[in-house]
Amino acid sequence: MIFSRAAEYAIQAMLYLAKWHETHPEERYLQTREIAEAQEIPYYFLAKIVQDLTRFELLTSAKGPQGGIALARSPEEIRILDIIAAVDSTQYLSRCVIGYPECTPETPCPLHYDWQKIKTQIFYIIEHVTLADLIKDAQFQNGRLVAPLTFGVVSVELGESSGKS
Amino acid sequence: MIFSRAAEYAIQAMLYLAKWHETHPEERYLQTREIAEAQEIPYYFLAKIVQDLTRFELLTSAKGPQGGIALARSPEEIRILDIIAAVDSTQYLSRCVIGYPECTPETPCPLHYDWQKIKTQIFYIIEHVTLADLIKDAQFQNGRLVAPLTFGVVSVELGESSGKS
DNA sequence: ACGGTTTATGATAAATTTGTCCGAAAATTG
DNA sequence: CAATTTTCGGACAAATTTATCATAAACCGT
Repeated sequence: MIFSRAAEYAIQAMLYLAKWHETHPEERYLQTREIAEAQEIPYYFLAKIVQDLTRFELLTSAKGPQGGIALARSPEEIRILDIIAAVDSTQYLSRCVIGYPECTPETPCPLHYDWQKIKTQIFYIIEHVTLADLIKDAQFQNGRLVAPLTFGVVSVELGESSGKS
Repeated sequence: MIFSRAAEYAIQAMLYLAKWHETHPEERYLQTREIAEAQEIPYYFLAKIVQDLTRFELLTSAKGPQGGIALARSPEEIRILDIIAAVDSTQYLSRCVIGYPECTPETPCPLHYDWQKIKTQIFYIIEHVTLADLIKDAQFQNGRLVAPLTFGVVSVELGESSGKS
């Protein structure tokens, strides 16, 4: 919707890695291939993306047997924005929503104010939400992380208990 | 940031046309070339986009001298969503923000709830805001529509009066 | 040292989006 | 009817994004 495929895959992989790290504290490296297969991401493409993430020092990598990739910092210290910045240009985040080249507070496009509220919230999220926030209470399901049905609304609609007491 | 170039150009052109229509009620058609030049949109590209818009009956067109394009409905009846739907696929509007194929209320991705608020607002805007809303009080400046500095915050910062009483 | 494993890199290909061109069709004017 | 003007349609080209591959480099266990 808003991020590039590459950024989506990057976030997916980082999430996977963070959660795996939490449940396997003894093992250092996870292999790119495993992440790609678990989340059905094209392996070669993900391998490229992983290189970017390593260059930006969000991941560390080790070649050879027992090698692979691992988070370079703790999940609390990795924000969505960090991941996007490593993979996308991020210029598009400040781009005018209808593409006016001179859309500024002094000469705002007709949608400027309406959109600014949305933009502010997007920025808030990508700047504040960390991997730690996202993996908290989430669980693997078919190789992907699924958030808990926190608000109960859905379970009521489904007529089922969420199983999380 | 979120729309394709084509969608951005489409909105720009529709805005231009709506405002022009308001100030030149006597003239029926405006030429694609004029819009393209005024807003510095690649003409041939805009011409293609205009074709889509006419196919979706947002525009009517007439060939030959004194021909051109015109809004097919009144600006009150044309929403942002209508324009986007004519040129983009709009599937991306419902796409999971991190690209999970099965991101539903039952199996939400970790960002699902945070993002849902944003999505709701985006939908609200594109479904409710019409061309009439956008051209209201906006004025042409260098061929593009500029919104009034409604809230005064900016003019205070600039140390100038907005000139709008 | 060697063979197998895994990431790193650069080249390339496919797909999509963006942008351009040209000839036709249709309408207006004279 | 002829000339001009404009949209229409298909084809094409360029740029970007997405995806794949082959080979090199690093590492490990034996």
